[in-house]
Amino acid sequence: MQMKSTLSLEKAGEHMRRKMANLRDIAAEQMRDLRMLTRDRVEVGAGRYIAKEGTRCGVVYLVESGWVFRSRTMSAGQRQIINYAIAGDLLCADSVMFGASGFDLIARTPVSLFRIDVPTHAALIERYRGLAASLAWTAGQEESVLAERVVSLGRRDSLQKLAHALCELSERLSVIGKMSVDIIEAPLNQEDFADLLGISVIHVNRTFRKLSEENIAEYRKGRIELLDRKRLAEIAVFNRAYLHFE
Amino acid sequence: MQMKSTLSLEKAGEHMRRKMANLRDIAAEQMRDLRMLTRDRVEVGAGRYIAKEGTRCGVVYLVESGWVFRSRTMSAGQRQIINYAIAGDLLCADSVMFGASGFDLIARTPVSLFRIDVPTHAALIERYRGLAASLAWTAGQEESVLAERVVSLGRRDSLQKLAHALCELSERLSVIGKMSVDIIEAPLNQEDFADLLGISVIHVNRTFRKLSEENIAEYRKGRIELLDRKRLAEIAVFNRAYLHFE
DNA sequence: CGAGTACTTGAGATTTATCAAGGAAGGTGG
DNA sequence: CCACCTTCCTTGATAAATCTCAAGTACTCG
Repeated sequence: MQMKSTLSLEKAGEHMRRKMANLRDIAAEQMRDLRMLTRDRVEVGAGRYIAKEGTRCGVVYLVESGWVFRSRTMSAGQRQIINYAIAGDLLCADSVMFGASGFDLIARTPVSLFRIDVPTHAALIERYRGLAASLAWTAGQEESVLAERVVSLGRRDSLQKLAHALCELSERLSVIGKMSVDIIEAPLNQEDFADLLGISVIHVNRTFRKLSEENIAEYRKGRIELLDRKRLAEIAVFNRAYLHFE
Repeated sequence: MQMKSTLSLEKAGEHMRRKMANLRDIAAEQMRDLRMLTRDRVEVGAGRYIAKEGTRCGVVYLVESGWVFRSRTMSAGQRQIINYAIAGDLLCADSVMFGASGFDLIARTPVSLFRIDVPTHAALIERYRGLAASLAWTAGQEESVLAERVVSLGRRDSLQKLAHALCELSERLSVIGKMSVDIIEAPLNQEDFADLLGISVIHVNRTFRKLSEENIAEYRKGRIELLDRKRLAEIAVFNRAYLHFE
């Protein structure tokens, strides 16, 4: 690996660690493991698959930059986005345990990844405790995020769903220093929001309009301005605890 | 602990291991850790809270018998069931990582639990690798189940949702030997199904009627007879891979 | 027998989806 | 620089799914 890559790995690792505030004690170990096991950097073009549903995977990636969707496409063609990954997130964290991915991983933008060659689970626990801890943290946090997503999809109406998603985006981008004041810069078009929230594109549009009519948030081509975060959080009944940041 | 408890722990541990087929190599270690760390057995009455949203928890439970719901109750009173736990499932597996539970854990029936005093994460990895592996497996599997739940809630209609839930119930009960041929015996009334599927009670009722009109499944007070599993699985487009059994 | 719980059914309201069409923005080749 | 194309956003009208309200029924338990 060249210098430039190494520096970027440090940065991605830093993003990762900033989320995992409650793992501070093994941060150094974690970083050492990352350096040890990171083989190469992978660039993936926008729209390309990183993993396909049902495919064996057996590798973990650390996102350096770009956006990745984990999604399922139904036989009738509808898509459900399960989660999105951004800088500092791990992909396929569960492949250590299960080998195969149950869902598609698709690059939404050009993506830069560090490939981490994870050894067997036993070796991982024995020799790479820092990474083992990160993987466990990631699995736990992702589970928590998905639980909140289940609540959203099951029991919030479209306005609350959208408001909640915007609050979450804002928090997750903040942690990696990608939140310019009150502007969410995300490569999500309205169709992406539809597939994340489990509603139709047209309804996403109308819901955004509702937010904009009330001067709460404004959608402009993958750039969302939050005009009134307080009301947004009220609508969503947002409680950031489930993200387990800090 | 008395003999009776010990025997029951063996049985619960066996249920647990049967799910984790891909962890066979550390099964013995896992069982030893369980015996080591299991302090006492806790009985919880139907309807009682095992953990409350936002409460510190810091303890893991292994379910010996009974049904537990992980759920969230919204300010307007609606409830969303995120997942259910049955014999052999671990509760609060993520509390090792995060300490606090983000959701309510409520006993749906009288429940018998083994309390497992989990040491710090570091000690866990160092000295109790079997349990560490189980916890990692559980976190990963739960994540996978929740991802599938997100898909259901987001992109399946009520008939598909119900069919999918019935297929999942059948699989999960089978693994712990609780599936009499084609009869799902579960303490779920129609309101529970509503809160699991994110729809209204009345609509659950109508959806069950639809299944019954077509001789696919029959609901009778917490006892569901599967008359045509093939068609049920077709409706749900069910693929058991996400459960990661065997 | 009465009370409570859960299930069932109908009717009308609401939310959300679908269909159809038009408009803005950005890129490309001429 | 313009004409054209594509992608995405926007809007209206209508349809479908689902919810809510209201009421009635079955069953269980004391």
